[in-house]
Amino acid sequence: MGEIRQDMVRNNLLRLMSADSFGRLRGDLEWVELPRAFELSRPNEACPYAYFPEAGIASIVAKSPEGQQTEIGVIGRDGMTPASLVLDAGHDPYSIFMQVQGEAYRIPYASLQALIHEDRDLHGLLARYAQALAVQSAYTALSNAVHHIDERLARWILMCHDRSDGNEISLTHEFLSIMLAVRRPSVTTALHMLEGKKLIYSERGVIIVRDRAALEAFAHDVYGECEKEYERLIGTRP
Amino acid sequence: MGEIRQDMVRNNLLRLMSADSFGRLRGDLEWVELPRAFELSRPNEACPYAYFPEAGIASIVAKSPEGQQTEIGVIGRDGMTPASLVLDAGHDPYSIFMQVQGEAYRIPYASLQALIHEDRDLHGLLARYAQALAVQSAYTALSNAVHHIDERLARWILMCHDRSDGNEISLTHEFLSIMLAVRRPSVTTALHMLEGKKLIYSERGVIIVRDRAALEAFAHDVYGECEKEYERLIGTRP
DNA sequence: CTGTTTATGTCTGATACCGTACCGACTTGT
DNA sequence: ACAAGTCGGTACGGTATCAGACATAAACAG
Repeated sequence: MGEIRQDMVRNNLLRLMSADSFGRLRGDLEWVELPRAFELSRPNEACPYAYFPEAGIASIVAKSPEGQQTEIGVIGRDGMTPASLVLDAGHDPYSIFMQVQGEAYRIPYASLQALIHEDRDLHGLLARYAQALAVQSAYTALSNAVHHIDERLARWILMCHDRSDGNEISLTHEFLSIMLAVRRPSVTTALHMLEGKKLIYSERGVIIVRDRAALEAFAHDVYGECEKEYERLIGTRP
Repeated sequence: MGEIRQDMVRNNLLRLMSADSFGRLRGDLEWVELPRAFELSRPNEACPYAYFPEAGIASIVAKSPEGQQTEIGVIGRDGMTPASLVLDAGHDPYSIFMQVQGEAYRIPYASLQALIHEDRDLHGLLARYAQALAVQSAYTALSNAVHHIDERLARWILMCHDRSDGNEISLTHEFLSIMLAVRRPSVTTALHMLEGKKLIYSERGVIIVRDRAALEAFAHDVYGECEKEYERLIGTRP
């Protein structure tokens, strides 16, 4: 098997780290498929691997004691999981799982931990990513507090679109309703609203982005801040 | 002027760091008063000092382009500001300001930054605090999405109570309504509801915690998770 | 083709919360 | 003591969203 070439990977963090850093990681990286619902990390448990997604979308979900839950972050090939690795936390209270199937390079948790202790640049990059993710969850909090369902839905579609290859996003209303912590029929009506404005097209199990620019305009108050912050901290994606 | 003694400080992070770490910080620490509304950090600007509050409560607030805002984190003597310092972020998009006046030790941003680069233990402690704060904002997002105003208010009072000395918290309904991103009259009615259950007592400009245990019981689904996580990551407060 | 599952669309009534306005009560300054 | 400002209580109509149930429709499995 040939060695993994840095200029062939699609994960943004793997691309942006120095060639030296990548060189040290390379030997421990392993390619894996990530089917839908695959768990990348379980709440309050040490997780054996860190993942650098190459394709697909993962959700970070927080849960209350009574079982209410909502998504607080989205990870695609812009990031890695679990971000708490760089924060010395051991584990975190979230559930992280695949929402749109994909693939990733993974590396044993302890290996990556050891590497970042000796590589200040790499540590810095992942720390800045952790900050970008924290900002994402902060703006999710804001959005949950003040915005309407259709705007939050638009934000969510845009965030997934950013992390997808084409314009199609495969998932059900049921699933979306859990992510946004709203009723399933509310998702249906909100999608109809966006469809009525010709921003998206929606079929059984699929949402298709039809007019990205207009979608951004519609969501201008709810989408964009944390994306700007990501660019400042990490740099533009390919 | 005598040197600051570590066993006399009240800030939890300053107390919990090693004597060596504290020794290196000590020379740069400076005591300051923090009046209400004092800005500890401004959005998207480098901030000159890091603060370790000894008393009082600061809020981290995120704002949307149209000016909608909500609190995404609370900092008292359990923490420091800005937490993004340890994440190499330079600055962050939030506004951080005093909500209940107090005091703090402050240290030039660059000094602390330099110190944590050479002190792995100190870096680890502050990184874990950054994680604790991120968890706080994640649970705020959850709470904003699924809980009712009276529960969110109860959570908020508990979080402030944790960071206060007595049972009194001084602030106006107006202010609270901004923190929770609700109407001011909604705060009034929610407070009446908690008062009716004998959990608190409320006067012009003051909220008094009357029955902490019952308040926790009332807020059981909304308060507690991130507090547990703080204890795991940082350790019990004095 | 048929029955079963899964996903979506729709309805009805309830309710939590909003926007706005207004008024009284307390606080402060002169 | 009086005016001016601040803060809190209340009311009214409007609406976004909920809770739950039910009906269709597409996909799937035999």
